[in-house]
Amino acid sequence: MATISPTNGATAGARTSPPVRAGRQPSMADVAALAGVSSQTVSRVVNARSNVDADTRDRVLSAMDEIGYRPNSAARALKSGRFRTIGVIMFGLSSFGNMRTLDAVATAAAEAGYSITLLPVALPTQGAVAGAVNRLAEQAVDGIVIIMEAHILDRIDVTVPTGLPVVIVDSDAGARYTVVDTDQTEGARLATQHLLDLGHTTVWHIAGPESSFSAGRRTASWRATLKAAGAPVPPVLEGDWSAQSGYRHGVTLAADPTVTAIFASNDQMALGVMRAMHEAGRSVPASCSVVGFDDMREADAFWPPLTTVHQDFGQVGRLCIEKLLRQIDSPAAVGPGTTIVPTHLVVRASTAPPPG
Amino acid sequence: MATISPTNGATAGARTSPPVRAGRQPSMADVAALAGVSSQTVSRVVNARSNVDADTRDRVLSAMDEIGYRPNSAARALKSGRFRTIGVIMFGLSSFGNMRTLDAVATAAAEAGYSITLLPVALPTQGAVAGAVNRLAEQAVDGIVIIMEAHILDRIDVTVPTGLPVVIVDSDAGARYTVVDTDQTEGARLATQHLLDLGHTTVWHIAGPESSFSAGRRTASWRATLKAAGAPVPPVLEGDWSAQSGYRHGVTLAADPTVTAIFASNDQMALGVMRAMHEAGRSVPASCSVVGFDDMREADAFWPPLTTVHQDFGQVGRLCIEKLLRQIDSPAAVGPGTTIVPTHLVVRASTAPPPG
DNA sequence: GTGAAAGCGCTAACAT
DNA sequence: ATGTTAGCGCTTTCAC
Repeated sequence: MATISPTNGATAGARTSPPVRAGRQPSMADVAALAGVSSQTVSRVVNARSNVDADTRDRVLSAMDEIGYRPNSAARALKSGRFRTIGVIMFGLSSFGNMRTLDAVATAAAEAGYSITLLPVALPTQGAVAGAVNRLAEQAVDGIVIIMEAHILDRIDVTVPTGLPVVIVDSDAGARYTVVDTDQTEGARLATQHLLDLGHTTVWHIAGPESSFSAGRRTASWRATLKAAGAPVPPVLEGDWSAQSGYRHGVTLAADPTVTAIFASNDQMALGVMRAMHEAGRSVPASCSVVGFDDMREADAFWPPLTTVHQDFGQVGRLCIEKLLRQIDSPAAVGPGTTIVPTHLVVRASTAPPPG
Repeated sequence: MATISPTNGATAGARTSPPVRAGRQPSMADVAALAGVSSQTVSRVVNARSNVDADTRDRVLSAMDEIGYRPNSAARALKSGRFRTIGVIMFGLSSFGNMRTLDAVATAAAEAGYSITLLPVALPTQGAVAGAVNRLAEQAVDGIVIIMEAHILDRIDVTVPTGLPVVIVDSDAGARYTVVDTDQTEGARLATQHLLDLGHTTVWHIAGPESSFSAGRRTASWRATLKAAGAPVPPVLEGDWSAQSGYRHGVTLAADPTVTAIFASNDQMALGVMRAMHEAGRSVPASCSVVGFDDMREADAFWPPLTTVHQDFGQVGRLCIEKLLRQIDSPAAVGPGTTIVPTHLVVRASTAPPPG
């Protein structure tokens, strides 16, 4: 709460002529000199230690105020070996789920007094991740969160420096790392079963990209649910998460009147499917039901409002930080393992019994 | 691979031994000892100085490799006074435009060899921003980007420490700071004029929150465009950027058959308006035209595909870093001022001439 | 081409 | 309650 008085640099320089050299941030030594104490005493004041005389503290505080002193975190980090910073490596910054997760991670970190160093990687390749991890290892971080749904992460063990705590979101590396993931399997099962329960003979599926671990699990669960119900399993249509890819597959599906139920692996692709249905003159849900995955904020404003699987990205982000801080505080006490965040189905207006 | 002895809890707890930090990162001194050189020579190798014997360099390099040496950025920063890090303060992490801007900022920074320290603030209040700036100003960053569309930023001058370069996105503080902004005025004019040109007698407007600087400019430009055309100016309907708020106003507007053209201040609110129109049985665009703002990725998959104003968030982010790095490199040479990134109208299927 | 010394700003440990 | 000393890991300066 350092309210800065309207002293600009020039004025301050004129008032305290001797010790303050221009162009350098004032150090503890400067404060100490001005207050007539040792820099150790300044350190005690800054760190709110109790053993400082009230009178002395006031003198130090006003000296700090006068020359605009701010602690140097680099020096502090050098001394303590702690940076109070967490590195986040992520691919696909602008995907809905990732940004919600990042938001929660950053907020939870801030609450714990940590900063976030963000390192987006352009491609989810082994090399890109390795480079990012290396950069972070040189950078001042106490731990790393990796948000990148890709099989690649099975092998990042070769790149993570010894002793640097890591938490991974959305991966199957739980055998070696601390992993936080949402319950993709249950979510996809709920979506598929919901459509079967409505009376559809089968459910078509627009999957995410093959490289995505989440997408793979949703697809596997969709297939297993159909099989368990004795329903035929249509061929998988692979999209790339974009509404455009959903639209392209939707055009094909809309032309087939036997298609009455579609489960898209995210909300954007579901949106694209619905657009294709509208254009083909097929009503959703009267002629064809559609279910998405994610429950993005706009999903209930789609036309029709989208039935979808809700993911609690906020909880995922919070858990990441919680697990990571635990590792940072006691590196030996925490083993690898996967934490699953539940999903649930949100039924809106895009699903109904099949026509006829 | 690093020289970590298998410390169990009990051994580590024994307090006779000095505080040996297991997992300590190897230092230059370690590398130097192993390679049989001085740490200064290691420093030269790390910094790729020319005056090192090829033979010596190889020995040092393999020693670095063997013990997994990584430079300590805190020490380097302490010595150099540079952090190669840029702080980003933002409110509304999960809004579409902010996220895209952040993505571009982070990518551009990474390309320039800078890291991003992200500080989301929960509320766009003066106090929150001041706290964030103060945290960043503890010399952990070389410059700050503030992404926060709010009038608050008119007054942040009291909180930014002298000499720390700052670039602000989306603000009217251009008189005192370096500001990068999109051409809100032109965008809103294009949207409004497009509807007038189609033959609508007037255009209704769903504005963003009053606190938003961008929203204010879009509203002002909408009003000015109507007045310039001699069209009546309907009352402003204020939303909060969410699709839900757009929907609520949409319900009201849909009930009024004289409403034939609506300009929403972002795409989400436009989506909500269209949902309300659909529910009321009014066709978009046959019965009522809708225009948005932002051109979010999904806009062309809305039903109907949304006519909207495209903002180049990527360019905004890139410019932020460019301007900031210039300030960092030569603090005195750069004055305040605003850089405007053009917007343009993307005409899709949600606009048409008025009915009848 | 290489090394020794000093010091960046801070704090833990030990004086006083 | 306050001061002194030493050193975190690195780089700059100056010796050799």
